[in-house]
This record gives sequence, structure tokens and C-alpha cells, in this order.
Amino acid sequence: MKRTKINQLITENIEHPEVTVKGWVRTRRDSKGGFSFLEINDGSCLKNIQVVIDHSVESFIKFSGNLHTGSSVAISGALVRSQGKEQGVEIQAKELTVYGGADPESFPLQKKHHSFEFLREIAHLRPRTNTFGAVMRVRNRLAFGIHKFFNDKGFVYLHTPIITAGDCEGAGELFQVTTLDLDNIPHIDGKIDYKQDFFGDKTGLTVSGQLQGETYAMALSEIYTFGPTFRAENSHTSRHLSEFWMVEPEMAFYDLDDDMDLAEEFIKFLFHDALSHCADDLEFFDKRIHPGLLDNHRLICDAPFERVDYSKAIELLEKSNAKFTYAPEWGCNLQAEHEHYLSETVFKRPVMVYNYPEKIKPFYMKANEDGKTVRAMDVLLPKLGEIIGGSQREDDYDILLKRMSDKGIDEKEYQWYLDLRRFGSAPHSGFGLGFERLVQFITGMENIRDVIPFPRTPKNAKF
RNA sequence: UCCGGCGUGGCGCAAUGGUAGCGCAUGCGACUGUUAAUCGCAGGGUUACUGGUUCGAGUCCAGUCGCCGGAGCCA
Repeated sequence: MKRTKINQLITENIEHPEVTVKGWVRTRRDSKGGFSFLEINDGSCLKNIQVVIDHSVESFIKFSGNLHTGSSVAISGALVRSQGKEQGVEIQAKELTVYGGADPESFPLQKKHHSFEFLREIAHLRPRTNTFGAVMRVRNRLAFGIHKFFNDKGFVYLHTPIITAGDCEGAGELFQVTTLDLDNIPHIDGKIDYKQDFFGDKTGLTVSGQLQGETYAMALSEIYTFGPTFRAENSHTSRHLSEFWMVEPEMAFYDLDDDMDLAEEFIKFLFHDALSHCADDLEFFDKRIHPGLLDNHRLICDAPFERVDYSKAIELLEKSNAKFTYAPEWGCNLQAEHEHYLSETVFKRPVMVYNYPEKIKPFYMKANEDGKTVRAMDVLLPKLGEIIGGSQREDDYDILLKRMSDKGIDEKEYQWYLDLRRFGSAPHSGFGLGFERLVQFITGMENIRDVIPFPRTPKNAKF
């Protein structure tokens, strides 16, 4: 008999004379009344399906000793109204198969709460918990939503390279990629001879696909990248990973206002899409992980985002009576506490801060006429903080060249990038969104290591 | 990289420098259309590692490793 997913049976909530489910046993409760209750989960939804199996069923007698929390099973029987209060329907089992048992003495997952720190040590088994099942279903929906949003708008999904040459993109430390014999590194003139390396050049894992993305935006008009990104920073916080996924749209003929319009529409779409397609999972997060989560999400869906000039934002912070650990000062980056104050106390809604000082932003952002600021923007969400950083890109060859030399960047490495300004240059803009931070924000999970299947952090590449 | 906290049965935690305990889980038994079921009994430990102080160290000191949080940096 063909297997039906548990999600479908519970959602339809109607009786069937004969169904088959396959999944993993979450709990088993024996009754001396001559039958047992099993809770089966197959990952299709948060809920388990309850199975009632009589101890006289032949296959139960055969498999009973091997039927514990963690075992994988197939169960056939009638789907009927449940006598219990916790579920609408349940299966009266006629037949049971145990594919693989799980020794209760050594199976690490118990019918109780586990700390996320402990679950990280068994990252290969944690998807069998409620929380991680829910996180990965939401993560999947968000990934799908990203593709849907851009595809519906006619953006081209662009695959930018994972291995890149050059080491001064300015977006964090590179992981080096080499096939040189580390016990016998070739030197020339006292320096490592990268001519002998695999690519004939010093190479590393990408820290951003933006610059390559710009080249295709200058041909296909609107593109986006969505792929893995690597930073060899020795940062040990709940918001950083050494390997993470990034979404980077890049649009020709967009100015900074167009960029902000798109970012706002994008965020609202993703939150709305997750709310409507992952309702059960998000309700679980609201109840168990982060109370108030859903109210916050609805606010983000409904309220228009506030837009405030950086200089005005500094003024607002200086005027405020709030006590900050770091005093706000024009020319400095906004601290996390400043960002929270703006979105939560001043505006009480998502905020986009734009026109940042030139000194604290990278070379590729377009200079304003004031000579002091660039057309950069950050999207700040209440309670959640910064989720997007973007800018209009500098499209003037001479200005870009000057900014590169001011920041000590070797123009020879970026000749191809400068060429975009020599041949048919056009105004263009883009932004970047850290995918795991988005998943973190939407699920309310506190630690970024718990929203990616196998987190890579300093000193940890297990699994 | 810097600052701070932590490391004790499978898991979560306790123990004034003086016999390493408790809850959950596990095993066995009782009871029950149960819902993280409940009740009783039992088994389970080189207190992260190395060295030091002390009559005596889970506890104090030094170092190492790991985990967690924050800063910086960023997404």
C-alpha cells in the first residue's frame, strides 16, 4: 500500500479504511489494557500521528522488543476518529514493520527538553526534534520564497564563483584555496610562488558574489545570487558563521530609492509568505521559543518602513534622553543599541537608514555630492536588528578609481570591475541579505548555529 | 584577537577545602484510552585534561583544551 504523509492525514482530518504511514517513533506508551500508543513523525509537519496497536496484532508481537523512541517504522491500518482529546484522527494499526530499531540505552534523544548546546554535538540526530524539524521546514520555505519573489519579477538567478582570485575585497578574511604542498612551499624572490599553484594565482573562497553580480546586471538588467559565502573571521558570537548563505540582488538603472523600495517589498513578501505557509511551525516558535514573535512579524508585514537619513538619525539619537554605552557621533557606525533605539523607541517599526559617511563604507558605494556621504542603506527590524545592507554603486570611472586608491586597493586586480564603468556604465544598485540571519529572525532562534543544518564555526567543522 | 562565564552519571543540575547527591532518561515491577502519563524498586561517576598547594581538592592556584556570552568585524 502506498505511503501517505502524516501532514496530509492530519490536515484532511477525515477517516479512511486503509492508510500506510512511514516515519520514526517519537514516543511509545504501553497500556496493560492490551494495546500500545505510538507517536509517529515523518518530518512532513510538526505534529505526530497517534497509532493505537493491539498487542494481539501478529507483527506487533514480532517487533515489540525493537520498537522504541527513534525506531523507523511502517504502519498500516484504519484512520479513525480519536477517542483522545489531543488529536482528531488516529490509526488503528493492523500491521507494523520496524525497519531499524534504536537501542534506548544509547539513543541520545529523550522524551524531554534538550539544550541546544547538547543538540549541536549530535547535529546528525537533532533534525529528529520538534524544533529542528520546524527550523528546517521554515528555512526551506524561505529559500523557495526568495526564488519565487525574484523569479516573478523577472530577475535572473546567477551563479557566481565559489573560488575567487585576489585578496582585497575588503569583506573579511579569506579562506585560502591551494594545492601547493604545505610541507614544501615554492618560493620566488622570498615570496610564495603562486604561479605554481593550481590556478596560477593566490585564490580563496568567495566572501561575496556582488562584484561578479554587477557584471551580469550590466547585461541582463536584474540578477540575484543565492549561494554559500565564506569568512575566515575568528568571531565567536550567536550571529556569525564561517560558512553561510547570502542573497545578493543587483539591478541596473536602480537608484538608492529604487533599491530601498525593493528591499522593503522583498522583506514583506518573505515574512508574509512564511506566515501563510509555515503557520504551525511559526506558532510553535511563538509559543515555545520566542513569545511575541508573531505580533512582531505582523507588524513587519503591515507597517510601511520608515526611511531616515543617517545624519538625521544621529541627531535623533543625540537629542534623546536614552543612556547609551557608546555615545552617538557623526562619522561612527551605529551601534546595536542605537539601531534598536531607532526601530523600537523612536519609530516603532522597520527603519531604513541611508546616506552613511563615506569613511565607514566600502569603495564601491556611490558618492553623494556633499563629498562626505555615500548612497548606502541598512534595513533595521524592531527586536531583530540589521537584516540588509545595500547601496547604489559608484558608476563614474574617475570617482571609483580615486576611491579605490584612497582605500589602498590595487586597481590592477579590479580592471574587469572598472571596465563596467568604461563601457556602457549605468546607474545600478543592490543589497545583501544573510540568509541564516533571516531564518534566525523569522524563527526567533537565538543562535545562528541552530538555523543551518551543519554549522561551521572556528574550531568546528564536524559532520 | 580581546573581555567575562562555564566544564560533575546518557541529559539537566546540586554539593562551606572533609563519605560525590537530586530530577529526568534507562532496566524491572504495578496501574492506566494514554498524551512529556503516573507510582515503586534498581543499575549507572577516574568531577574536561596536565601539574601544583594541602593531612585531605569537584571546590584553591597555574597551564592546556572545549563550550557559551559580549566586544571588534560583519551578513
